[in-house]
Amino acid sequence: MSGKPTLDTVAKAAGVSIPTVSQVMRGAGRISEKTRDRVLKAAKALNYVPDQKAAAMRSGENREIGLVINQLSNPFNAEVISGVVDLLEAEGYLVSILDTRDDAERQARQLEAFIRHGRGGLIWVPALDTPDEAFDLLAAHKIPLVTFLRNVHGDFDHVGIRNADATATATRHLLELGHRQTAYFGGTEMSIVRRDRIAGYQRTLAEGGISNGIIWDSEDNKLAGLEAMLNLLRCHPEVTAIICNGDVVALGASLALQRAGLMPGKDVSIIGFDDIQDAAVATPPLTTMSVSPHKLGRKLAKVLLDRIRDPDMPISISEISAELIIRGTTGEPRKG
Amino acid sequence: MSGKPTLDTVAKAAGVSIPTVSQVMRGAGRISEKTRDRVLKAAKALNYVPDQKAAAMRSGENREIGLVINQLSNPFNAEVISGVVDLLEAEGYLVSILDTRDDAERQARQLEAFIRHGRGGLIWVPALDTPDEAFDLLAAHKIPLVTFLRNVHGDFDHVGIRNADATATATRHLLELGHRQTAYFGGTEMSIVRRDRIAGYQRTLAEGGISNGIIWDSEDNKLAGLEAMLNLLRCHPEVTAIICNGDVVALGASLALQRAGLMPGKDVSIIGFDDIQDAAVATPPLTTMSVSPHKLGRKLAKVLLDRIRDPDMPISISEISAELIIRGTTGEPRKG
DNA sequence: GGTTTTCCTGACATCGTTTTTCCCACAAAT
DNA sequence: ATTTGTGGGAAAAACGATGTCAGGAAAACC
Repeated sequence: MSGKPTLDTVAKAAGVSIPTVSQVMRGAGRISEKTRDRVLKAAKALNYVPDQKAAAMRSGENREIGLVINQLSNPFNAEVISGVVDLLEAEGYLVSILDTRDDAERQARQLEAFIRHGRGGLIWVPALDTPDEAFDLLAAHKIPLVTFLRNVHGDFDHVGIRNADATATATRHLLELGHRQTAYFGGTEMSIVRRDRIAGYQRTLAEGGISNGIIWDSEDNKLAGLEAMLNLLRCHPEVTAIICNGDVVALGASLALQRAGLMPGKDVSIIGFDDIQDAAVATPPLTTMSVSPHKLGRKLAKVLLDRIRDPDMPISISEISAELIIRGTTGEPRKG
Repeated sequence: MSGKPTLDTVAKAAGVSIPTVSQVMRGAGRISEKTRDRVLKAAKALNYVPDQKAAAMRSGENREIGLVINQLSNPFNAEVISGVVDLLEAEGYLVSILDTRDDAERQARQLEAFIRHGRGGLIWVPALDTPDEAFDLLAAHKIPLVTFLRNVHGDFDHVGIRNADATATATRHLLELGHRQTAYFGGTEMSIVRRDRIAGYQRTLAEGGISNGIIWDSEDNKLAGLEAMLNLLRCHPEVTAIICNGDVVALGASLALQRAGLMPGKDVSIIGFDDIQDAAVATPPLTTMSVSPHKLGRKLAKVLLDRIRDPDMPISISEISAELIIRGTTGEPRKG
């Protein structure tokens, strides 16, 4: 009646000692069939639920893991998350998600709270401008940690995308179609991811004997992509193809072309990145670099579990390849 | 060196007693400037972070709140979340997000874990087919709770949208334009939200002397919306306007029209719901019912905080109005 | 000088678990 | 009958904080 039932309440009701109840609840130790039944019945009758905070405090184990991500509203991330959650929840973990919105200060507060609450593991896309102290703090507290997408530090497990190879593939596709005037489109900050992608782009251009690759910034949403593309068209009307930092800006760029009376895939070719659901549905459907988000998610979960189970394992770096999906926004360059 | 620093570690390092350190860390009690400095310096040097699990256990207060939502990948939800988080984090709470994907079983597991971990509050969009036991469980554990969007139970604080009024407004707009053959488009299950919206739609049709409103199902994503619309066109070519259950399916429907060689806003009018970012950017831009997601988020946070502070408060039900944003997908019905 | 503040210590008790140790009874073995 | 073993359970000590209460030393007041 008064207050939550605890081990003590159940123990008294079942006429046994506290440790006995504890053992029954966990299915540990040696307990006779008879008392087990009695305890379970009492627990059910009292509506007893164990207090994980107390358990975690005593045992030092915490089956809550955090997923700290830079942009919750990105559909690609949402799909990765569902992959992570599927696997970890099956193993009895509770996964809770935090959104930093790429704000290093907010992230710092969240990570500190995370540590205070003593979570058992972390999957993390470090925000832009994440200071080294953030990594030091996590390392000092020995939190099992996998970084995702942005391998900005190097001393931790990591799961990411083979970014340079992906944009190299994309660039090669454009070169083979005959494009000579191209741009890398999207992103603003020089994150590791964008740097690698641009590197792959430029390396491949160079291999093709081309030296005039343009880099064109845009915030990572559709509206910004649209406006940035209109600007690009004004400033560099000679460009016949762009490789985008993500599908969202790519779709914005595609809209911009159509608004300017141009045809994506005919007048200007576009290659996206991520293969979000909208990419296939858009008009025209978007050619893009595809990585399976669900696969990424499962890999992330597996790496984290391994790290939790054996903290002394050597560091694992996994990079997943992206695949070129040719749809309707790439074609031969326009004549003239 | 060995193990995490605790109050004891810090106390010894600073040459003071444990209660003193505790008071300094919490900013409570009367502590002289001098010893406060000494303690803080020692804490910093040792990289001390208080253990919230222990604190929560002792004090009975837990400043972690959970946000259990039915579809993380929906951009509207993502924006609501950011509103909630902004306000609650400012108050020192840690907000962690769980995604049920509208799966009542997954939700049951998550809620149970939630209770075991003794979270301090919950903002909840109940999954479809949520059984009453889920509510009973939360009530039994006296968890401060605000339901969101789906007011399926009635005995808890709630923040939602004036759904029936919104679709009534939308329907009136179509009637005024002269439409007589309309459909309610999108959604599959008869959730409270959809039921209310359909009720507003049908009531307004009836007021206009029209009785042949069609209800047309679709899963809640763009691709499904596209296909459902193609089917609708086949089965009911007489329809000249649709009111959608959400912008995502509305945009899918808009695509379908264009793919069928029809012009949204000329041949068939479309009204969406949510006013997500894509709505304004789409071609043609989507007429839609808009509610400010950030405002919803802040309201949610406020209601929850009030409930936490005074558990005996009378139940609060807030419904926020949606506003009709007229863009390019509505117009007079086609002739013939 | 005495009296009041101000600041701090020490020694518990408490939250609800887990874990280790220890004990008892009963059975099997000597 | 004494030893040895063993299954089943209890008692007590943690875990890391918060809170309380009695008291004491130093500084501040008149």
